[in-house]
Amino acid sequence: MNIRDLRYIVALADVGHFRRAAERCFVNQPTLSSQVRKVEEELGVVLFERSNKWVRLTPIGEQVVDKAREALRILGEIEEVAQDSRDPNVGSLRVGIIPYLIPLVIEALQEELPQLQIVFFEEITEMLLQRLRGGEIDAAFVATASEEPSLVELPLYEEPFLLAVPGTHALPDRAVVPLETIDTDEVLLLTDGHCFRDQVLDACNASSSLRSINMRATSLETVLALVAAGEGVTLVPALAGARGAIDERIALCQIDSERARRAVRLLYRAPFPRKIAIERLAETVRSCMPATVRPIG
Amino acid sequence: MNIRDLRYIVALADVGHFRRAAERCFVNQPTLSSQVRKVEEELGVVLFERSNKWVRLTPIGEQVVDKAREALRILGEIEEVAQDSRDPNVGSLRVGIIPYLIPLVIEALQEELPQLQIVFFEEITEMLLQRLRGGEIDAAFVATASEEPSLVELPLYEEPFLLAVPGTHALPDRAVVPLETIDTDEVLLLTDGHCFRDQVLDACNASSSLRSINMRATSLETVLALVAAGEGVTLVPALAGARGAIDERIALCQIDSERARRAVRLLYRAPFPRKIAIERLAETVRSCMPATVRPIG
DNA sequence: TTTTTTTGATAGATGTTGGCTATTAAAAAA
DNA sequence: TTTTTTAATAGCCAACATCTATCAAAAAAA
Repeated sequence: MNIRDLRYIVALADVGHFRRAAERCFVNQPTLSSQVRKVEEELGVVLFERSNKWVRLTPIGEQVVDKAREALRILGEIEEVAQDSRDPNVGSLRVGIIPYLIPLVIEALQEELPQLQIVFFEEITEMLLQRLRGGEIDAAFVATASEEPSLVELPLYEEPFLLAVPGTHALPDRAVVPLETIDTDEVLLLTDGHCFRDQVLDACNASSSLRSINMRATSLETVLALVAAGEGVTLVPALAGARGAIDERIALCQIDSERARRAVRLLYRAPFPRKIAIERLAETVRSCMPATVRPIG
Repeated sequence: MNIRDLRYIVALADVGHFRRAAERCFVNQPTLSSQVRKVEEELGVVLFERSNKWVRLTPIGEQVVDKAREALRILGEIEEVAQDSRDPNVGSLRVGIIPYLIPLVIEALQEELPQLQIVFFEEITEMLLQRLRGGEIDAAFVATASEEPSLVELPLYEEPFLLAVPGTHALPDRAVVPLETIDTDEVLLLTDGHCFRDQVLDACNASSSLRSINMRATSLETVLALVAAGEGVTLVPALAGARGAIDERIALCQIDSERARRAVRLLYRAPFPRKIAIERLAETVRSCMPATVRPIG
């Protein structure tokens, strides 16, 4: 049986007339005739009572045609689902994101792609990659290179690090300091697992910080509170620091080094079908970045 | 799109493997590959993420496959409907029947064709024919010739008429009387429309009965009550009279005439598909007739 | 590394089938 | 009677589904 055949028997049931039913299906009468007969043979059941005067459904034919209608309705829904998803701007996307990126990104996306339903999953890079591989999310904003050939990487922007020091510190706000002046023993860090920790260590050319050994700060806010309290210094991503949400007792200094920055990218599985939607996502994020960061790609 | 294609994408979604999905569908891998691709092209949507390692549904693919499963379930139901109806003994049949036939017929049918659900419509012949033509019923037991070429007639049996007279009457029970001894003015009849009225008049060679002019008896029971009360005589079909349900004050006489009988038939529309079921119905009725009637056909 | 295995995609041949036109058969209408 | 209207049938052809054989890529094994 064929879906076309379902349409034939439904049309014939509707109009009760072979020639007219054939017209409605855009075929000619012998085609509809033979196909209806074929369906009846396949099912081993006579669906229609035929006479020169009229064509009428048999009791069984009525049941069959009812079911056929139902099936056609569902098949129509398949078309709809496809139709909807053909425009990449509409539909939903499950997107992973590392901490401290959401507020900035979320605004721009809601403005630029209001039709795209984005469900965010905020987690550390390791977890995001795992979910991405496992198909739990469709894309992920991260600040590390993917390393995996199965994941495609769309570069977004380069974000400098700022040095956060207590107001009591010798350095004034907005000062530009060379990287070397930072005392690595003074630097407070996040716990293991956070990519930002590794990036800071990398920028400072240090393998660990004495000050963070006995500390389990899992959020940047906690670290900054410690800085404000004069417990040490730290680095913050420019976009996290530039938002005026930083304690007034903290001075933010620019760091005069090409190494003190990180590249943020959007990752997705290479075979993921909605590349256009992902690309649009990336473009939107790139275009909304403030002057403090360098858009790339 | 084809129903086969629905099976393909469901199988592929199930096993996540082209070759194994193809095996499950009894085709080879390239066939399934190309057909799945064709479906994707038709819908304008990528349903599966492919890699050498795995095949996985896309979010849209998941929706589409869910719908496909639903559609296949309904199509399976079509098969079931057909399967059920292929055996003519099972299923349901809408059968019209003139009054005073049901009790006799119903018993035999329930015994012989227990799987056949028969819905009876008891009405006068005129109404039955109308419903039969209109497709409201599938067959009808009547006691008149069909006259219409579009209706097929299966002869069942010939049923003699008995003369019902009051016990006070000169004739003893079971007597055999010649037709001519019946005083047509004494005969009580049913109202117009009942075929039995016409048959009695026909048997008596009379165009009407004086006694029934001012009477509106719509049931044989009423007429027999009048007979028992000594108001007149009447004829009853043998099968209605032979059932011991007749008032004790009434004597039933046999009539010595070939004309005092009626032929009962089963009618159905010529193009009606379930001829076998109808034929079986007729055969069952014929075989259960008592010796008082002559089976024919 | 190289080789083997496993995966899905592609190419080309072939058989099936769905579609067409032309015609037939039957019945109803003129 | 002839004409019209209906569905069924026959025969041809194009489109399509399927097959085998092979390729290309990547993972696994040697």
